[in-house]
Amino acid sequence: MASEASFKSKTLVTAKRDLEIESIDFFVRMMSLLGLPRSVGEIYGLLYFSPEALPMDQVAARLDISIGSASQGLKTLRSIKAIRTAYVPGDRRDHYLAESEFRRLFSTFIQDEILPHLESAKDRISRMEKVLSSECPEDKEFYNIRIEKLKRLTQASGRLLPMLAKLLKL
Amino acid sequence: MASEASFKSKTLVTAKRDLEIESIDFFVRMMSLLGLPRSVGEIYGLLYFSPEALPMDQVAARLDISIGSASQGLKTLRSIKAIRTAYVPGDRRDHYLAESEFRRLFSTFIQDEILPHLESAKDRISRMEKVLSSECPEDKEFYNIRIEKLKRLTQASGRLLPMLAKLLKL
DNA sequence: TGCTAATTTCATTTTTTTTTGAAACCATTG
DNA sequence: CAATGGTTTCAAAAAAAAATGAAATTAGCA
Repeated sequence: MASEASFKSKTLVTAKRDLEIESIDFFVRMMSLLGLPRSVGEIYGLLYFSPEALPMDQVAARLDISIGSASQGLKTLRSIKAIRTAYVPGDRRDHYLAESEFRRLFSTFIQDEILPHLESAKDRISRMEKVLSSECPEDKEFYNIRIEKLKRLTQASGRLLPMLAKLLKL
Repeated sequence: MASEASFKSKTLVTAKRDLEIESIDFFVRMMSLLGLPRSVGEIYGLLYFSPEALPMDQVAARLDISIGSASQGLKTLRSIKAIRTAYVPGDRRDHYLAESEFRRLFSTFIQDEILPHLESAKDRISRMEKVLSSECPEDKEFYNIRIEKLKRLTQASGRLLPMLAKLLKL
């Protein structure tokens, strides 16, 4: 009886571990697509397939990373709203849960990482136009066309991306 | 007269240089958003605002980077169809022009960098489902929901991204 | 075919990014 | 309010990514 029970729980544990590993793998890749470091993907992957909220030290222990990394990574994930804290009675530690609706995650990413760049792009383009009109160099036509294209691109993205962000948030 | 002419050409040259620098700056940021190295952005930025096609050695010289970097960077840009070669009579060297329709560039990027990941994601999800059904662990409901969400995400992206890619190509 | 300019490749170096771990900092609790 | 457990910070170490430059390769020309 005892041996059968322990055998059962063994396979159960390894099954959970397998899912965890696939999940970590999955999100490490996905996050690195967004330019986020490996450890951030690992943490999110672990939390994503964890039925219970986990405290920082457990995250570090299970992933075998330093508490410094864990702290940094959780901070990053918090900042993009990819995780949230859950209150656990009788425990001082903060516990973390993955925010499973990561369409929102993309939305936050667009807002925080892409849109600011777009703004500075617009500034740069006006500087270009100023240089072009004041200095009036040869090949003006060529430069004009190029600047126009840049303008159209940024304008189009400036309209499209916020829409996309809003859509993802719903 | 001579001094006036040289003064004129001086400002003309610096105006061009200013545009070039803004352009390089612009594309360095844009490319790094796509995870491409600085040198690749520099090269594209230079070519984008160059009325004439440039050979590799000029690219390297103007940007003050090694010919190794230039070669690598041009290779990358060629592979994502961001530049093309132009034949220049009486010159052995390959000359490069920026492909100014970079909506296409994004399209190529989606096809080459994002979609392959999506494929492997689908494989990973079927592995997860297999583990879950065969091992039948506790918290099955929780895991099921998570896997479903992953599935929906990849399916949605799998439909959306190719459409987007097609749209950008037009 | 041999010569040379142009280009690619790749081992090494440099730079940048990420991780670590220990010290500083907080916040709870006895 | 001291002690302790939890968390953050940050200088230093490690790892990863990118750039260099010289040797190898390729391709055009005489």
